[in-house]
Amino acid sequence: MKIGELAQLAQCTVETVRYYERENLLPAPARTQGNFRLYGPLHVERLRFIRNCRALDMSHDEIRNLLALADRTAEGCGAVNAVFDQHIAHVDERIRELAQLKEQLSALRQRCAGEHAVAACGILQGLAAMETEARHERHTHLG
Amino acid sequence: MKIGELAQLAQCTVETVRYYERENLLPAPARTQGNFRLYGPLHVERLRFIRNCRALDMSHDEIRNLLALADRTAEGCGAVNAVFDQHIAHVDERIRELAQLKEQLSALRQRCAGEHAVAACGILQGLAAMETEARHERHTHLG
DNA sequence: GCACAATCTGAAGCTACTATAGAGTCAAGC
DNA sequence: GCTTGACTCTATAGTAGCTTCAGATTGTGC
Repeated sequence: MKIGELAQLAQCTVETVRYYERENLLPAPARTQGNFRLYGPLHVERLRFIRNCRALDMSHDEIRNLLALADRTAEGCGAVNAVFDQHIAHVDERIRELAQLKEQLSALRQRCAGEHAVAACGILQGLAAMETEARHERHTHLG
Repeated sequence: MKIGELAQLAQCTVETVRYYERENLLPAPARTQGNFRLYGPLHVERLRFIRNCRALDMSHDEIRNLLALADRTAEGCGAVNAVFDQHIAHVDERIRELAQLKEQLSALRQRCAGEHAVAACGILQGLAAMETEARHERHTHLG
């Protein structure tokens, strides 16, 4: 099949498919005489795998890692579990961060109930007065 | 004061300060004879405001919006509240997304308890078998 | 033979910075 | 007066994961 059909089967765009090839997530396929990419069922499987990982917000590095581990059929899946556990930890941490953020935002929001002049707006005052703190390092690739 | 001092007062790097100037978040300051940027207390206040907004994960667009609203002192703060509420909605949605993600990940994780061959790994099988779904539109700028 | 869809490559754009190179400025010490 | 070192300047490229675009080719239906 050609790239358009593959993309449709994996629910992504053809640009994304070509991008994954450049990124070495998808192997370069055979070409037709006219230089069109020609894919088979294995490509569909692999691309679906990648898209599913992305739907779980894994990074390309994590996915490349998983794919390499899956290809080394001789070995056990302990390493797979490790990658997975680490990713779950990423998600967990981001959830915690956002929950804390939401508390701060809600607290600020309560400082302005009505419609007064901006000079008196509790939100703006709060934003100006907050204790500026250094940006902490990210322990997750999740935004 | 010069850029280094300003950056320290706002807990960010000098590169970030110059970047904000290019992005029209911070107004271009006066310069010394030697072409060094020269800042006053108003710049400190504004930069702190920006950094606090960023600590709350607001986008530059949201911040530009808030700054413009704060500058129009004649008007009320209804619009400020609107920007703020929308941002809280962003955070809320992202938390919901991640919570759902975590459920999926946990379910997958339970499919592989021990250390077997990768061919039998429930996680990898699950990743291959998941129903590929189209990436839904983002309603939040939060990653 | 011609229109039109699909494909090709390469490059630029997005967000919010960070990092680097190479040049210039300034204050202190000898 | 001269050097050293800290600071600053501009301009450019890199990050992640794509998306968008321009301009050229290929393939298909009539």
